[in-house]
Amino acid sequence: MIKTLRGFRDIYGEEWDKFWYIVETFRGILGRYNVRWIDTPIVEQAELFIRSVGEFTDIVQKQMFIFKDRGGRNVALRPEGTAGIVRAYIENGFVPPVKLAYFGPMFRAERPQKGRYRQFYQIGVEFIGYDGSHADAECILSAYECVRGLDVKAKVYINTLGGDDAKRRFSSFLKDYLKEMDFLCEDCKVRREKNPLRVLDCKICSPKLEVPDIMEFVDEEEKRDFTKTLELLQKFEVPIERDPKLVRGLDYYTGMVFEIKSEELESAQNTILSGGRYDDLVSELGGKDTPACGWAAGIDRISLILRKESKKDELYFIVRTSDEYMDIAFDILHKLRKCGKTADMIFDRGKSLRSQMKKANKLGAKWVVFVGEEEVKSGRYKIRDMDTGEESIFTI
RNA sequence: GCGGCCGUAGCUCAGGUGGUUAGAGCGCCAGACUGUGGCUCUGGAGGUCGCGGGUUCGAGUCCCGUCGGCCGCCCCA
Repeated sequence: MIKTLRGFRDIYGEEWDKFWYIVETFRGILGRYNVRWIDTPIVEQAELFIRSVGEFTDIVQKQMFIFKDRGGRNVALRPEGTAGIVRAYIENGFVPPVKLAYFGPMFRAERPQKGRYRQFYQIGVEFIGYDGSHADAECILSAYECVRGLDVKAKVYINTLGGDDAKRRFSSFLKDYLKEMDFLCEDCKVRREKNPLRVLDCKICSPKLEVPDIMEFVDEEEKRDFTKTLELLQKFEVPIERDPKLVRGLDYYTGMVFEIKSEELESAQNTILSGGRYDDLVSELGGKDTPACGWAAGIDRISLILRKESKKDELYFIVRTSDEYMDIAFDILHKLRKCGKTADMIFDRGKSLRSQMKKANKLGAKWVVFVGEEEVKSGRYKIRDMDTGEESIFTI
């Protein structure tokens, strides 16, 4: 038998309902932020992700699905959404400021685990051409409101990498500082050279280090902006906590970075949404120098913590006592739908009334409409309430 | 990439120390009930025992490999 590939899965039933409930909820809330929706390709030139996410990140080094297409070009399945959106922003000549929202599957070849699949779904927004503390606050506020819209208890963890200069200064400081440390794990020895900031969120090495707060490297103006952002969020009652060691795994972040963690999910998979500012990315990808920030939420992971409940419309199920009334039953079926009702029936020949009733019951039908000799002769149809068993007559 | 547990019917799982035609519950189909679901009873369909080797007279059971699943680590949404 042919099965799905490792880490890939089919989504159906309640899982599918929850998925779309999440998407619809986000769509409603983001609509109030005046976002524009955009869909970009799942496959892009590999170079796009290498340049934006960062050559020496784990994502590019060991998680990206990368291969040659028939023309021998290096292409990749998108491991995240921002790169493609920024590419589209530049390529289509969007005029800043613009808020671009997206939803779709992302791909990373990690070891599958609960709430982590090789094809997973993200929904996110990019605020391109937006600068300053109010933009940062709007970005985080929109993310938090979306999560709250699902009635999920969550908390925002926030940090700043400072501007470009501060990030560089802090990085080179760390590089020197870490040179002495020979107890670092193998991964961190590489990070020390390629991306020293990443050492800070290594669970093994970080606790052993006493590193100065990045705030000491941030200039006064940036410090004021960050403080202002925090104030704005507090004003709008967003639960926030500063995490000085939060640095994120994608290289393009520059200023504030944040994660939203669910309080209903323990352990490693509780980060359900994350984002930050990436002021250098647009120019890095060939556009004009443009400030920007954004976030993305993991649908699969949110689905994990969502209380399942889906209201369904009342189902009308049409049954016939004999196949000779099939056409009439079929007409009624479509009339009901025209009236806006959810209606169904089975079409197999030779099914007893009893087995049709069983089917109606199994599908959770609220109403069963009978089509039999009496009904056809009189034009008055019997309808049964499947909850109470009461039957009444109606004419069409 | 590393570690632990696990792959038997559509689903959840039984199948001491290897021994005839591989079982149960649920689900599915049909009937009991010739115009009525749920409850009950009766019958039926459905299995390459993940896959490939090996040991053996004989493997669902033992050994090796491989693929896949769950969980943790790393990392991340």
